[in-house]
Amino acid sequence: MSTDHATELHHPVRDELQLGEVLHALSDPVRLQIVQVLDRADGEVACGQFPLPVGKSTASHHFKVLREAGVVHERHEGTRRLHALRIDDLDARFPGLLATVLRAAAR
Amino acid sequence: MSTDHATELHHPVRDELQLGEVLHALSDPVRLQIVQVLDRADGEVACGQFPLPVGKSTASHHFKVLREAGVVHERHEGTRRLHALRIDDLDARFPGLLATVLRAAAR
DNA sequence: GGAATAGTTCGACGATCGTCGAACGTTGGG
DNA sequence: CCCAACGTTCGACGATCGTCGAACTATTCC
Repeated sequence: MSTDHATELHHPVRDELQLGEVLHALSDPVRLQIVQVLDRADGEVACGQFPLPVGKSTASHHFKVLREAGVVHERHEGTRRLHALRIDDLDARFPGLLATVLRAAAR
Repeated sequence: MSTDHATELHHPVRDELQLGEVLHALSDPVRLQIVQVLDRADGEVACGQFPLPVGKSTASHHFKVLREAGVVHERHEGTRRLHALRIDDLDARFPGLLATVLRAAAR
């Protein structure tokens, strides 16, 4: 059986996205790294897929920050949590912001 | 008499600018407000010119953060400190970043 | 020289942050 | 049913943050 658990995690809706929160979420090196991987993956990635330099509890914390800032969407699938960038919503609120940051981070 | 005091304050050079520091500097509402005023002013503005919701010591602190992140340039003129956005340097390191953030903040 | 102007520096404070490890769910497979 | 896999939650910790007021510095003007 599989119920939809995606709505159980509070994701802010598009209009609630705050620039300050997004910038703060992106200002941490670990979280920026996560966002970069997510961008390259161009799809959904599980937490374990990331070669992060921190323990799992810390990683879990960072994913929560990204989710609550509205940067990523999180979905439950079995024991894994799949994450994806909310590019559409971010681009609607802050056009070009994520792309610009990713390009800046890539160099 | 007037010596050049501009070099006494440590401004990071263009190549030293760190994306994380810049994003963190811009993630604070007061600092974002300063940057917005600076952008609209299109030139140099003294600290006192800003209608900030904080005391002068706090304002001084925020200007320091912006300066050390490389977002603004500070220059001494008499008793005043004149500030200006380092758009050229920022655009060289992180093309379009400041403009995108400012456009996002404007809405 | 003295007063006024414009900011900085210096603790201090409570709040938030990033990190960890241990314990706790939850799901899927033998 | 039990165990392994995958993450979350829960303190706890030291570090950083944003804020303030008081004292200080530097410059200008009378």
